[in-house]
Amino acid sequence: MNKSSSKPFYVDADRLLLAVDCIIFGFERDGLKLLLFQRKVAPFQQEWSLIGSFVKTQESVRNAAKRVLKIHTGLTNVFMEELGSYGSVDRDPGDRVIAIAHYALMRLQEEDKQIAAEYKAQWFDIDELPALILDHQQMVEDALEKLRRKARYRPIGFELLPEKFTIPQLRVLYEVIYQRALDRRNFRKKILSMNVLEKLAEKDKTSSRKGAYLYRFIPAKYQEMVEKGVDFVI
Amino acid sequence: MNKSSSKPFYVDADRLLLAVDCIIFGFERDGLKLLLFQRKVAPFQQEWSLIGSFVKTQESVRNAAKRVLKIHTGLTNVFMEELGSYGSVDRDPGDRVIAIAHYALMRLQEEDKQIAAEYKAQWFDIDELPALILDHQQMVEDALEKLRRKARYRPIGFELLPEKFTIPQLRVLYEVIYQRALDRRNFRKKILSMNVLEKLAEKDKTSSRKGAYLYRFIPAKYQEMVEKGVDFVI
DNA sequence: TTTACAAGCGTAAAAATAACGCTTATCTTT
DNA sequence: AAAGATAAGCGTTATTTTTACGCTTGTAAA
Repeated sequence: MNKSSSKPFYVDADRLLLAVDCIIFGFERDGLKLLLFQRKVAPFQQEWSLIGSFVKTQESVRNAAKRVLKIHTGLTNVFMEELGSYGSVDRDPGDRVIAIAHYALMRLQEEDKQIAAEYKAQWFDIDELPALILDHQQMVEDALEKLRRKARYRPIGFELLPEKFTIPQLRVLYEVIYQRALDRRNFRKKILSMNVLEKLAEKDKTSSRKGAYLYRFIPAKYQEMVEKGVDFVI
Repeated sequence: MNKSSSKPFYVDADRLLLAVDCIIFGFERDGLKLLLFQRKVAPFQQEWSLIGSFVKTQESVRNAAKRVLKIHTGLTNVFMEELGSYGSVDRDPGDRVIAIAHYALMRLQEEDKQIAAEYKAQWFDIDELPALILDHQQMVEDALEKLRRKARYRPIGFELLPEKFTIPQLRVLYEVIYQRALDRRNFRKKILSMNVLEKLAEKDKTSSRKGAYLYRFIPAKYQEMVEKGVDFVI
């Protein structure tokens, strides 16, 4: 297919470069991480950067973001959402490029760290990021703010847990996102009062001698929460 | 300047059409309105549509949205915020076009209705919209949801009031946004407890015989609210 | 003068949040 | 085998916030 359109409409409009950039957050017990890459192309070759790609004529913006994520992490079923556009004229000295930033959330496991290494990528602690190219630092700040805000009215954090999880695990997750301690007992009460969790018979003993009961989300209730936007201020 | 870039980077990337579309909400005592236009160009000529424009190489995305707003309403100082991108491949049969939707909020006055008429535009009651082209209906729904959600943690509604306003006016505004009645007395209590309002000596008597005191936002406090994201659930 | 009505003021009940003590299960140490 | 340590789990109470709603006030119209 031709690079310039063969269709008869809109012939006078400018054609621009459109990119997607991904802010990939990783969740670990000791805090939030961010996946950064050493840029392969000029300008700013070798510098730390978010990962991105140009959007192709024959793919949707969302699919472009998914493609980027898959290519650079191997993952496909990750929570990802649009953050917004970064569209100032001079944001990229290489050319006029409009970026549509997306942020993704994943649970970090050992395997992911290996994958990262293969791609010259590295997980950084969220408070210890290196200098980033272009407006990527701004994107990260915006994504963090959006993530925290979103966590208050969407059960967003749940995306980061395995199918079976304990209440303390869920709490730690919110502590990491909100960056503050939550009362163990009040958290339990609040979350249970929502009636979205199903208690299982098994216990997880990896983090305490006593062991904590495993739970699972009740899909219907969980879906309800997503749609109605339950208040998750904890 | 050349339409295709003269810069040496990113030469292999596709160049796309990028548009901004504006969802323009108008606030009136009896409800929210939406400004719609009869499209001037093919395809879908003469059909009802949001207003938009292609983004030019030499303008930022945000400025493109501002330009659209100014050209079609004459207004410049209007609250406007990005809603998100609409980037599926086949959303516009005219060509591959990615749209970045923006929503704007304005207080509706008589003069605005006249302006609208000049541009073959029309204010519609939000519950009585005509069929819209492309994915514009979806954009409107998304914008409404975002507006309502946003109103809960940002003093967004304040953008819609004149400098001096009464508490009942502010309440009606939130009633219109939330689409439900708010208790007169509780609203007053809550809003006053936030300490963002300065009571003036004057009264506004246009909507009651007794008259309601006029208030003004205390700029510093207001700014604080915007930044900290005060909870505005009423 | 009376009436009508939105504005404004206050109180009390109910619900949600926050603070925190105590018990339990199980592993580790003595 | 007993004691100690620790995270999990259960419960109580105080505080704050939200909700419901009665009553008074000022002013124009009847």
